[in-house]
This record gives sequence, structure tokens and C-alpha cells, in this order.
Amino acid sequence: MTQNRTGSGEPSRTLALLWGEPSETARRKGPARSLTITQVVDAALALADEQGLTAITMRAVADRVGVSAMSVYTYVPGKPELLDLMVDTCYARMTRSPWAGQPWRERLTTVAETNRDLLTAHPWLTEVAALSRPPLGPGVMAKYEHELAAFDDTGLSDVDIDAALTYLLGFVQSHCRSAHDAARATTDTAMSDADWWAANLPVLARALDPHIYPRAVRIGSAAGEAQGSAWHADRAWTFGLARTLDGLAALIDDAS
Amino acid sequence: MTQNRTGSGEPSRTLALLWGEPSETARRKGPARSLTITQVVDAALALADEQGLTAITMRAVADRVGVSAMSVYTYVPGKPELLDLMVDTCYARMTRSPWAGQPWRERLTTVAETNRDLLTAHPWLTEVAALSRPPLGPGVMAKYEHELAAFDDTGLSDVDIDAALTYLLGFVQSHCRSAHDAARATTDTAMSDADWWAANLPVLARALDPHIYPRAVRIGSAAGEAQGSAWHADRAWTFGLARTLDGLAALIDDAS
DNA sequence: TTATACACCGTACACCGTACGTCGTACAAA
DNA sequence: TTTGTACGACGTACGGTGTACGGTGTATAA
Repeated sequence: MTQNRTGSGEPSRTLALLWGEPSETARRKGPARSLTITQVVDAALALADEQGLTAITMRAVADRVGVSAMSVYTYVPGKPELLDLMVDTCYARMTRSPWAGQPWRERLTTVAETNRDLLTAHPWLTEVAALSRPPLGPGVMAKYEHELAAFDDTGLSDVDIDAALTYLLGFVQSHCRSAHDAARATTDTAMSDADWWAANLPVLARALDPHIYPRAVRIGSAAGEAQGSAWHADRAWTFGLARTLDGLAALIDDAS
Repeated sequence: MTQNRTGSGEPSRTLALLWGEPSETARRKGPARSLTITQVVDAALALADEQGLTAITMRAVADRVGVSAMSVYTYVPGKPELLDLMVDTCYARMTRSPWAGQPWRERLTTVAETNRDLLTAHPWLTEVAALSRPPLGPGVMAKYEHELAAFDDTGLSDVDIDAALTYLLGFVQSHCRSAHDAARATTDTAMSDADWWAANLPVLARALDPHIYPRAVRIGSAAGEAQGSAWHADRAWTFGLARTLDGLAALIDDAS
């Protein structure tokens, strides 16, 4: 396994998989397939949602659908392509409510929150989804189309709309990745943020000289006290989304 | 190996390592150590910089310093702690120029660019560095202190300063992760972005109906044409940094 | 009826992190 | 000076990963 990242497979082969190659349904020689690609992908999705990305092994997926490890390779060329299919399927299944006459800030808030919901439901997506060379399947395209529509009367140029959407989604992904990391830290170590701070503080207190690190000690403890840890998901979301929309507002107000 | 992420080790043990346990230099029984922890960490850093995070295996690090795989464990409790040390060492070695009387926007730009330089020189950092539970070593603290100082007369509250810095660094990390992904995509597949688009476009053209995806086709091709790929690092940086600073400006101007 | 393409599977390989036990060394105590 | 012992280094081994390869039985095409 080189990498758990999208876009590792051979392009044309992957695209054929994503858009459902016509030969798939056609009858072929040999014994009938005991599964569909969808069943394989769904099994992998369930596994990832329940136990995280590391739980996705070809053997585990095979077990889940009741075939041997190597049989999975008759449905999917390899693990990277399986991940591509998982990503595109997730995107395809997102709910897309219409943008009926809302102001742009409300629409972009919805875009952000919908993506946060998605990445909360499927935390492994934050580790897999890449901006360059995404799996150009029907799910990715439908998502892209719908989110572009949220910028419809902002007065931005086409290039700026693309950049703005990418920027907004980048914030969401970055935030959710941090939230996911934080959540996993507590479960992995069986230690809450408060416990972790309590365990570290005494040792740290001896090393942290307020004369050498005056701001770090003051601001760090102020922030830690305010939110009970070094990083608080909800606060970071509220703060970050407001800043991100303010940043885009500067651009959009100029354009209109 | 559960995860390549910071903060997996036992806190007190890790902190002792980071701040240089006093017993380290003291003479002990038994044969003399043939290496120092610094040598081990430097070897791992060189390996990661040259060949990426996946090249960091205990065997490879051991090879590099000329001992057997298991001997590394006499210097470091395990791989997570080694990664902690690598991160803190990188931070410790950053250059920190003074903030002499520059306006805040210039200072924050420098913070962002310095971090981008760091993450460009050590791309693997984007995969390892976490916001929650960072390795609280001298490097992390010195970096935190120095970057907090860039907010010195912005009029923001302590809590907002911490949130703003985290937000800014989040943008940089998110951007650099994308840039790193994009760069690795070209080297891994031995295929430039242009090649990839050329390989995908004909297959995609048959699937992409402009009636179903009008905006995606129009804006996607406009963006692709303007930058030669789905994502262009320099453009995204310029656009994103401007938006991020504009977003913070809304907060800072309110405060002052 | 025969030839062939294909689904499926078992085995094997090269990696990974690291637990464990052995061995020789060099300091501390006698 | 001798001896006990703490400790650095190492070889081996275990359970995990993705997947290449070859064998086997089946269902369609000729």
C-alpha cells in the first residue's frame, strides 16, 4: 500500500468504474458473479464508518461480503480504486436542498454545514479526499454542480467562484480533520482532554518558565481555561466559519 | 502501528524525552551508548525530508545510524514518540525574525509564509502535526510564543488571539497539505497535471452532460484553463491568504 | 461436444511495528 | 582485584498489511 489517497489508479480504468462501465451488466463467460460492486463498496463504507480508515483492509472487506480476500480484486483493481469509489458514493448520497432565494451568506453557511455533517458522519473522508485529481465520478460532479450554484448571483467571476468554493471547503475539511483527530485522541488513549492536560501540566510546569514564554503561558492557560483543552471543536467552528465568510464577503461585496 | 500522529505516547515519558531528561547525560552502568538521541532524530528527519513519511520505518532509521532495528528502541520508546521528537525539533529550528514595528497584516503574512516554508521543506509535517495534544516540547513552545507575539497590539482578547492564530495556521496547513498532495500525485504517477487531464478528458467528456452539470462544465473548464489543472498551488495560496487576512481584519478592526 | 474466458480461492512474498530473550560490557560494591 | 548486576545491542519471531501468482471449477461461445 503506497498511500490511502485518491487518484492513484489508472485514470481510464477508474473512470470506467466510477461511471459504471457498460460491460458490467453484460453477460460474460464463466460463472456468475456472486456480488455487485455496490455491495463491495457498501461493505467498505460500513467498515470505515464503524471502525475508521485503518479498519479497511482487503481481507476485512472480503470477510464482510463473504468472499476470500483475493476475490475482491475481481471487482476492484486495487485498494486505491476502492477508496475512490467510496468517496464518490458518499458524495453522490448527500442531500442537496435547493438554494431558493436565500442570501449568499446563508447559502454558503449551508454548504459549509452540509459538508461538516458529511465529514462528521464519515470522518475517514478527511484523510482521503484530495483537491487535486479527485475521483471524477457522478457523485463528485453532482456535489460540485450543486455547490457552485450556491454562488449564482454573487457577481464573482467563474475563476473566483471556483477558488472561493475550494477555499470554503478547505476550511471545512481542515476543521473536521482537527475535530476528528481530537475525537480519536480521546478514544485511542482512553483519556479525555482534561485528563491529558492534568497529566501533562505538572511536568510541563517545571519546564515552562513564564519569563521565557510569557505569552504562551498567559494565553495558553487563558485559552485552555476557557475551553477546557487546547482546542475546542465548536468554538473553532464558529470562529473559523465567521472569519471565512467575512473573508469572502470582502471579495463578494467588491464584485457587486 | 496504530497511527502516524502526534501525542500517542505516554505523556510524562514523552515530555521527559522532549525536554531532555536529566538522567540522559548522567553516566550509567553497562556499555556506553554508541549514539545520541539527536543523531537518531536527525537521521529520521533526513529520511522523511528525502523520501517522505512512509520511508520512516524503525528499520530504515536504524540502518541510517548504523545499528540494528531494535536498538533504536533503547533511545526512543516507540515510533510515535520518535515522530513527536521530529516535530518538536523542526519547530525548534525555525528562524524567528523580530516583529519590529510592522503593521499586523504584514506580521501575520510573515507568520503564514514562514509556516508555508517550513511545511514545504518538510512536507511530511502536514500529515503528522495535530492541533489537539501537540508534543509540548521546547520547539513547540518557542514557536507558539513567537507567533503569539505577532498579535501583540491587535487589541484582541487572549482567547481571540489563540483562536486567530490557530485559524491562520489551519489555513496554512490545509493549503500545504493540498500542495503536497498535488506534488506527490505528479511524482507518484509520473504524470503531470496536464497529462492527467488529457488522459481523463476524453472519457469524461462522454459522461459529462452540460445539461445536467451546466455550472460544473463551464466553471470547471474555466478554472482548469486558467491554471492548467484542477488546483493551482500559487493561485490558491494568494487567494486563500488574502481571504484569511480579510477575515481576521474584520475582527481586528472591530477590536481597535 | 469442445474450447475458452472468467470467478474464486490458497499460498506466498515482502514489508511493517515491536515483544522477547540472549549476550557481552562496564560500573558499583566487596 | 574480584564479583554482581544494570543495561546497550542484537537476532528471532509474531501478527498484521497489499497483492502477485497459479490452480480449479463453471458457464458461455464455437
